[in-house]
Amino acid sequence: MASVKDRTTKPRNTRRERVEHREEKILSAAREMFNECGYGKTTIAEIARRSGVADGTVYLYFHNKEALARGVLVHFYAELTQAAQKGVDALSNSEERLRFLATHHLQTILAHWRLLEVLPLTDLTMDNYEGSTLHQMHKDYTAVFDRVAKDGVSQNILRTEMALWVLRDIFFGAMDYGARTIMIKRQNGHVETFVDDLMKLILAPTETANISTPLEALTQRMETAVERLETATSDKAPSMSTS
Amino acid sequence: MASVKDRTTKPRNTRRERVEHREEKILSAAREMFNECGYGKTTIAEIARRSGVADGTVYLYFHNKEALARGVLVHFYAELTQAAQKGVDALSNSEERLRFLATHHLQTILAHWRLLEVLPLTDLTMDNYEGSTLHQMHKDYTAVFDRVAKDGVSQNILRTEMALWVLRDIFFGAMDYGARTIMIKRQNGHVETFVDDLMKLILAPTETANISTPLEALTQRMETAVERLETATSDKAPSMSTS
DNA sequence: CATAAAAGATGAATAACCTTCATGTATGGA
DNA sequence: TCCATACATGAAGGTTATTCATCTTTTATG
Repeated sequence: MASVKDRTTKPRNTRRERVEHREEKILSAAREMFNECGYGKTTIAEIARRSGVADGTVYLYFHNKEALARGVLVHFYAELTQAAQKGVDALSNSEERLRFLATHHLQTILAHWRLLEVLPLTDLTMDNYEGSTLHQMHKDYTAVFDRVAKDGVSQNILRTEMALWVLRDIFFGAMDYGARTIMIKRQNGHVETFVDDLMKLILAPTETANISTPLEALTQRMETAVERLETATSDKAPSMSTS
Repeated sequence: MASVKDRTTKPRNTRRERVEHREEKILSAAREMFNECGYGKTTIAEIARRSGVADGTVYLYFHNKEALARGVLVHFYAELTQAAQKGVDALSNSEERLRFLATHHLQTILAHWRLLEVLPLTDLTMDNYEGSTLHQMHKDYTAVFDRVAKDGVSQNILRTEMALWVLRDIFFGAMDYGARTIMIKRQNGHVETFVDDLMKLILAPTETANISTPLEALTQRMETAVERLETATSDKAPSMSTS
């Protein structure tokens, strides 16, 4: 089982190392291409060329194009999770942590949306999705949120009226959707607005700043209206025909 | 311009009618297939077979496979919008309307998720998405929500701390995401839970019930003014057609 | 060191599929 | 009746994913 190394060091040349290095090359070339061209316009031939192997070699490492895409996404999620956890660990209170997670997620999506569009194509139909590596990766990622959210709940910082899984879906779903809007608006400044508003929504109303007075509510409506005016230039009015 | 009909009625046989009927056949066959098999596994040959035409004929009606997919989605959104508006019109208060919109959206997604996964594939990259027919369809659909939400805001039923576009993205985004979770859980009963929780989140705390003070009227006047300004500013409509 | 077995890599061949186009056919007016 | 036009066809062409017989490199063994 355990292979003994020769006295002569071959630092980069064990079989295993070479194979792993090759797999990484293929993966990174694939990721590059998927992110540039999307799934359909990415060709195995070009991936092979960029990673310096023959076409057939790709199939020694990945069963097919879809499996390759899955491999890329698994790596992506691993990085995402790691960065998220690291950021969370560097902060001390739940609200800041949630805000960080939101901003980090939104910005990452914005930077990699084309890669993420590959996700539905990986032919993980509902039958084989559960239990797949990709599903596990996704769960690992959202688990970072879950832990922070549970802390938030126990500290009465988060709203508690809803199930955790619902809150999680609202959190991530809202951002996936919001990212598209922000891209269409072509104004990355909206990231902050979006995160702020999302946080307002999920955080528990604070006692002190709580407004029971109708006046405060009205004032807020006015402020919102003014905000609408500010963004009116970049936002087009929805036109609708009643038919 | 106006073609005069022959004295002899040919009820189903004008050239135009036949062509339109054929287009519908192709569209419905395509929709069926996309919904069954997804984009990648759907073949033009099979669509042609199911609609009783030759392969090449499909290309007389749609520029290519992607355009066909877009056509299917445009039809889908048209139906969705119509059903949403109809349901809203049948109800009388904003909260019920929002709840209906949520339930309707969630259930429709659950029934057609495979078709909707085709959306990212239609190669409407961000460059040509804005102004496309599909974008317009999407805007028409969300406009139904926008109108209801505006009503809700003016009645102090909805939370007002956030911009409307953010609220919209949270609303739809949360459901798109939630649909996947519900499918994985394989329990459609969760639809109601999800909608309930989502509603709790976006509805204003019930303490601040309706206030019929003069201030309310003033605020409404201001909001109306802002709306006028909004529509006035955004009359720079760059219309582009993508097909 | 020689040699064989195993593992890894190759790229031409195959198959599937989208798309085009030269050819054929129906339609509707003159 | 006849022609111009619009419409339909399906075989052929081009692109790509995928396979596999063959070749090369590596490792284990005497």
